Amino acid sequence: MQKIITRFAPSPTGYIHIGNVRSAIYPYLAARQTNGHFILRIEDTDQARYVEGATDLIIDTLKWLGLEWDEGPEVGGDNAPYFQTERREIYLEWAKKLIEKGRAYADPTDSETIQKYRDEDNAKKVPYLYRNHRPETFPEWEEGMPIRFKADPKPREWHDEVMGDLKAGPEVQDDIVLIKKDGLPTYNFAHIVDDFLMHVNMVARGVEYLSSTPNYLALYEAFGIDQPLLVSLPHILAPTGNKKLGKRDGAKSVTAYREDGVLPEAMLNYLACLGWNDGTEQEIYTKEELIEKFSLDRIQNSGARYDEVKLLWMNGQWIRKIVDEQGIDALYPRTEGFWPESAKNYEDEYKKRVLAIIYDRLKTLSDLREMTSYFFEDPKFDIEQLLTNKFVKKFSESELTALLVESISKLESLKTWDEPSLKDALNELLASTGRKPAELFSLIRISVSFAPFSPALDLTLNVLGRETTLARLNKVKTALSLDQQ
RNA sequence: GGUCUCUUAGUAUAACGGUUAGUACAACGGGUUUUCAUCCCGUCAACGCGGGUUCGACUCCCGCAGAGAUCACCA
Repeated sequence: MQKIITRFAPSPTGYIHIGNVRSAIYPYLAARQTNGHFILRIEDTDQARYVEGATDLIIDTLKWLGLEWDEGPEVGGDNAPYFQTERREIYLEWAKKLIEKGRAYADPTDSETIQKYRDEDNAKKVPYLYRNHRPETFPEWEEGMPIRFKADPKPREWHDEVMGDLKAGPEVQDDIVLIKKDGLPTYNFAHIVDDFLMHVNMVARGVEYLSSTPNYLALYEAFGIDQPLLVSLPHILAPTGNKKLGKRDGAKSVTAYREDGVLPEAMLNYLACLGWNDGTEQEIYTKEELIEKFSLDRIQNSGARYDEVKLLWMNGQWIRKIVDEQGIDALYPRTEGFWPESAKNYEDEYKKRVLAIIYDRLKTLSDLREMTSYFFEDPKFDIEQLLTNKFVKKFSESELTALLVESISKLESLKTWDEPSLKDALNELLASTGRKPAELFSLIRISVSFAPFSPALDLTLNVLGRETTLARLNKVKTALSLDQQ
């Protein structure tokens, strides 16, 4: 298979969000699959939109997702530099080559005149094309003057790896600006030059570039260079409406999900499979499996709606997958920073025991904060919560007290405090009290946790320990006894 | 408006002329000694519309409709 040399070429205008990270993931997978090259190039030619620190955000996001690059910032490479502003001489040189060939020209027209052309055409209801207003003669280029391509409008056909065979007429091909007044290149020009010099043979980007493609084809032709494989990626749609997901829709940065306790494996899995599948019914893929099974021609050619619920489901799957395959010790280090404040003085071993009984109900790691607090601090004592429980409320307070007394006495008598003993003890209590599990267990469970839910009772009591369990049960018993007096 | 693209359940998708249109998330119901979750079982739910071609069309062709993209010295 041909080695894919491709790139992710973001503009440093802000964070990477769910809606635009696909154009990093799919090229990455294609490059890795073919033992090719994945390049990170920073397209910072728009000085007005440049955001300080955005490059670091981009780098951070790629690293978190595990999309390592072979060339680019931090790692360097044979085709450095990888910031376009550091390559401005190269673009100028290449633009001048086109001027020499008669395929580009320095344009002296000022912006007011250009606007006048546009207004006139709009008034006449004819499509505005700058080439219809192309100056008769061109001046020598000098600094501060834009350079425009001299279009060669004609019917063009090409193949897109996702969209299939496409064609466009001459009416969309124009004298596009190659070098701006500020001496920096436009995206339209810079990416052509860079991709060629960096030996890129596959270009993946959003579908919004589809209508510019004929102009790019004209540039490849003018330079006499081979066009790369073209890959148009449909948009990811916002949860509501039909617009592509963007920051205006509140699209969170990819790394914001890291703080929410989403695993990068789950994020990569979800995003890769949003608009792509391998034709089987597999849902959970490791990065390695994605690399192996990825194929451009199975990318969906319509937009896909972002569904955070499914992402969270997938994250839960991944949390369980890690524990099932590698054990709790593999998950535990990932939980740092997600525990309740009160857990900070507890030993790792204790927190691991908590994690081991709670992990299968986590959707995100940050659920730990809400779900485990009663393992680290006494829960807020709320007798009403106990008395209004749908099973507990069937009993009078004296009945409850009696049940608690019997339970406490049974648990106190245990020689060993471990899971099997607790399980036996609880079963014996069911038999001796004649109560249903729902009734007895709800009473004990709520008394020790005051939480809306908890793991199985024997597991919970085992981790809480004898002392804590009995203390909390006694506290409830006392409260109920006082009530009755 | 011109040009281009897209269209299977609420969502993501499978199907590459012949299936009771499959799967997953969500929703709803049930099961696994309480709860929440996991896991298991089940229910609901889709081929945008209209013409062709064909013995037969989600699949091929042509219209239409709807949606999206683009028409910058932004990328």
